[in-house]
Amino acid sequence: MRNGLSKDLIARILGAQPKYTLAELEEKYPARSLPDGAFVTRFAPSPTGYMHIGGLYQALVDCKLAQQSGGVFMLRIEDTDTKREVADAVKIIEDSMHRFGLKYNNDEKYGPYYQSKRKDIYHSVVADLLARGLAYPCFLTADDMEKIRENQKAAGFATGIYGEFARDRDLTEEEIITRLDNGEVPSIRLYSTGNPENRIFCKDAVRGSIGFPENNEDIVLIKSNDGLPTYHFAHLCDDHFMRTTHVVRGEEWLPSFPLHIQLFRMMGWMPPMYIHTSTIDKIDAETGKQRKLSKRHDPEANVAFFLQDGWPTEAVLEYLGNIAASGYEEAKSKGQVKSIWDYEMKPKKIPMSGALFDMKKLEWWAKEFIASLSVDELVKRVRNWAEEYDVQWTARIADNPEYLKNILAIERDNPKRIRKDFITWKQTLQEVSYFWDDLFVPNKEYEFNKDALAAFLDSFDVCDDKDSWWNKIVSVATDKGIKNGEVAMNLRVALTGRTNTPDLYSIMQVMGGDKVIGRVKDVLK
RNA sequence: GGUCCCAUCGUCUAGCGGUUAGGACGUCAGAUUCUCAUUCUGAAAACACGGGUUCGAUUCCCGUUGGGACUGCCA
Repeated sequence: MRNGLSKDLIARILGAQPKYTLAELEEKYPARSLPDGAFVTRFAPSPTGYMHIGGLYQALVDCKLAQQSGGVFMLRIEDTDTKREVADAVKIIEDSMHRFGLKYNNDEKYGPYYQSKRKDIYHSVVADLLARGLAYPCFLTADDMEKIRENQKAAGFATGIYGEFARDRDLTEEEIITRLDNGEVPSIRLYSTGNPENRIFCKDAVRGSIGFPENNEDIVLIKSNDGLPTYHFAHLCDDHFMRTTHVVRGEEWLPSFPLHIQLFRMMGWMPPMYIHTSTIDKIDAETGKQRKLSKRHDPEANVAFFLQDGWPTEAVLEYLGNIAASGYEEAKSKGQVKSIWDYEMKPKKIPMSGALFDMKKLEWWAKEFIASLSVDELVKRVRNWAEEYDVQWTARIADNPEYLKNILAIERDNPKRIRKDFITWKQTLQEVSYFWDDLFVPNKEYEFNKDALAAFLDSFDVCDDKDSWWNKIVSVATDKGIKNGEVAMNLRVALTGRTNTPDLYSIMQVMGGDKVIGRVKDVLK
C-alpha cells in the first residue's frame, strides 16, 4: 500500500471528478429482492464477431440456473476492447440468444449493459482505490513493458509488472503531476499487496476450494488509451453492482481467480459464487491432440454454422444441456421430463473436464427431435429454414406446398415407427430431392431389368391399394423368375435413382401416376 | 520454465470405501421389412501407472505420466 492520492489529483488523472461515491453506487444498485436461493447470472460475451458454441453452452447454463431458481439472467456486452470489436457482433449475439430461446432480462435499474457505457462506475470505484493508495497511475509505455518482459524472460523471472518492476508504483504526487504536465497519459494499475509466498484459497462451485499463490502483479485496472477498464476490473464492478450471485465463465479464467478474489476483498465486497466451465474440444486432425474448438479451424465452433445448416436449435440445446446436466438424457427417455428446461441442473454436477464435441451424438438428438415433430410442424420448420437460407427451395416449396407436406408425411403415421433419417432441415430437403424433376438424378450405374420394369408398367395403376400393388410386383417376379425384392429394387432405382428409400408404395402415391410412368419409361428408352 | 485445472468403455458420463463398475451415442451380430430408416433382442468395450492409508480401494492421500488452461493496457 502507498499513500493515497489527493482528490484533485485523482480528478486530473481521471479527467473529471468521480461521478459517484461508493455509498451512492450501493444505493443506486441495491440488493435485489428475489426469493431465497435465486440465482442472478449473466452471459458476458465480448462482441468480436461471432457466437462460439462454448459461449452458447455457458449462456445455456446461466439461463437455466437463473430460470429454475426464479432468478435473473442478464446479457452484458463486454465491449472494452475497442480494437477487436466487430460491427454486427452484438446483433449476432442477441439473435443467437433469441433463436435458441435463451431469454435474458436486462432490468434497466441495473444497467447499462454495455461496459463501454459504464465508465462512470469504473472511474468512481477506481477513484476510491486511488484515494486509498491501492491503485496508482502508471506511465509505463508499451515499449517500456516490452523491454521489461524481455529482461524478465532472459533472467528467468516471471513476466509482468510486479515488485521492483513496477517502476511507477511509488511515484510522489509531484512526480505524477510533472508527468501529467508532460502530456503523458497513465494507465491505472492495482497496487498489489499480494505476496506469492502466501496461499489464497478460492472457492469454485464445482471444483471446491482451490489454492493459489497470492497475486502480486500490478495489473492494469483502467487502460490509458481509452479510459476503459480491463476485464478483471470491469467484472469486479459489474458483478458487484449488478448483484450477480453466480459467475459462469470458462476455465481459462481460473489462473486469474486469486486476483479477482483479492480485488473483492480489497473492496470489502462479497464475491459471487464462481462456476468455471470446461471447454468444448475436438481432436485436432493434424496433431491428433485434444484442443478447444476454434473459430479459425472448426466451422462447428461457430453457432451460425448450426443455423445455416438447419440444425434444430432445440437439439443443439439438448445436446449441450446434457453435457452440463448429464442425467437429463435418462430422465427424458423415461418420460420424466419433456425438455432440458424441465430438468434440474445442479451447479455442482457440471463437469469439469473438457468434453469432445460429438457430432454423432448431436445427430442422434436431432433425429429424435425431428421425429417428435408433427408433419405440419416439420414442414413449417423446413420452410422457415429455406426462406432464410435457400431461395430455390423456397420457390419449389411455394410452387406446391402440399407436395412437400405429403412427401414429409411418408412413414410418419405410426408414432412408434417414425423414420429417423432427418437430421437437419437442409439435409431433409436433400434427402427427398428426387421428388422434384429438376433435382432428380437418374441412376446410370444400376443394371436395370428392363423386362421386369416393362411388365410392371403394363400392369401399373396408380389407384391400386397397397396390397394389389404388391401382388402385381409379386406376379411380375414370378413371371420373370426373379425375386420380389428385385422387382421392387428396379422400380425404386428407376423412380428415385437411389437404392435406399422409404416405403416404395408411399413414394409412388405421393409422386403420382404420371411421374411414375414417365420415370420408368425413361429407363426403358 | 512457472502457476492452476483435469484423468471411468472409441465418445459423453453414473459412481461419492465393499457394485456382476450402470446408462447414452457410436460399433458389431440377430430378428422384423421390398431396400434403407425405424422397432425389438443381444454382444464387444473402461476405472492411465506406481506408491501409500485401510480388513478392503475406481472412490481418500502422495508421486509419475498424459491432456488442458493461463503466463497481454484481449476477453
